[in-house]
Amino acid sequence: MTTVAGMDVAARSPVWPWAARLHFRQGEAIFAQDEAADMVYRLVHGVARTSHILPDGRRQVGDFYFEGDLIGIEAEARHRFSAEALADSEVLVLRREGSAAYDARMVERAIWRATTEELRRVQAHLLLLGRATASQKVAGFLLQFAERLRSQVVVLPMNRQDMADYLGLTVETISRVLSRLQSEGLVEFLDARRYRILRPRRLSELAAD
Amino acid sequence: MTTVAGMDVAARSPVWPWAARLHFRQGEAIFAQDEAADMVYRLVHGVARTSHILPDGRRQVGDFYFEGDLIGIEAEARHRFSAEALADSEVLVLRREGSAAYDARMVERAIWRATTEELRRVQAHLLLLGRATASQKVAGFLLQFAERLRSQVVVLPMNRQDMADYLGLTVETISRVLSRLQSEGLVEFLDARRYRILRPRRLSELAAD
DNA sequence: CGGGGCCTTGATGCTGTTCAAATAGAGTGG
DNA sequence: CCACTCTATTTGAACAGCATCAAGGCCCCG
Repeated sequence: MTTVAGMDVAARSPVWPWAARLHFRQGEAIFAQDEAADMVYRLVHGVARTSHILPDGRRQVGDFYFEGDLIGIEAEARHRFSAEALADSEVLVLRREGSAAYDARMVERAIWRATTEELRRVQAHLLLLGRATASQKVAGFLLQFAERLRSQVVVLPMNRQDMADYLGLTVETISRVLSRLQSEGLVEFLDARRYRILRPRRLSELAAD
Repeated sequence: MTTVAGMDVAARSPVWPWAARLHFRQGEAIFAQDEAADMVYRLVHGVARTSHILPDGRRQVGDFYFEGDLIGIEAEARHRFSAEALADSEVLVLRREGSAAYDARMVERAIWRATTEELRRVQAHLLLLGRATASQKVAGFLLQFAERLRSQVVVLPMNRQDMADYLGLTVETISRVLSRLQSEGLVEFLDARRYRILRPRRLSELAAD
């Protein structure tokens, strides 16, 4: 599904003009699991997902990333998660350290901010996964996304399989829960990817959060 | 269960001599959920656990901490997790920033190291929680602890309820899985808290890791 | 010796998975 | 624009694994 990336180092970024800018098509891998983690990737435009393949073949989705996010921040020498583009994306590639760039300190600070943000989000994800029921997980997921993309209609960048692997459930369960939430009038789905929250309060209670 | 801590600022630490040293008895709270997160806590001696109470009353255990670990590293202004002493413990309390101490930079670096370590461990925890079956979770847990406390006989500092809340299971399931692992000869329990891994390879396969 | 945690074991029910099939949607070429 | 194909999503039915409820055992400590 994810193919090797086309390495067209071309345009220049207004933020870090010296950084290499890469383009990834939908489904392409930005970096691989177990690859050396000496680079970080700034998502200039597009959407991405990180995931980890377990030895038994199952997949745990780590997180979803949007414009401006730094991807590939990890605590070890090698990437525990891989990253893939969920839509056509532009990415700035930055060397983590040892860069001779004049604004190396700025990069350092950006990495520090991104690390704490990453920690915050992994903790939130952990609490979602720890939830008791599938409904709690899905409700929490919908709320979390609505908050991140403040707008009336929320557009999901990922498919049901990604949601399932993010929440530790199956696509069938996701689908069933969404159908039930809709029939109960808590949310409304315009199509599989676009939804609107009709009763934030009750959805929040359901999420137990 | 957890009582308020006795605030006996007394002894001096060889590492950060200017830091306040507190003593906590087993079960006492080191800091509370939603408390301002302007301090970090260095565990000089003892064992501690962080946990988060969900609105529905359930509890998610965050992590377990040992001598030398920094506790209370979080990305937000308030603690998402509380911390409790699992055994009588000594703790150095450090102000996160704005400290006028002569080695403020050293503290900063320690916090940076602890943050990346925290991220690494939360990610590992996430992958454990994402595991499919109870056996995979418990096997992973036993391996993780054995690795952390390299020794023949591993002594667990927590009870079954803590394990259950860490893994998102019930005490009964924990107990059943442990019994089965033992009857299959993968591990041996000397008593409820002390175990030895008899077949690391097969336990590792079971954990799918 | 008795009380109270903590842990283990048993029986039953429910939730989510698995397997299977139908439906909807997107993309392609006529 | 329509027919066709391929994939994603939804829905259904049966099953499995974990939770729940309940009881009994173990161990520490008074």
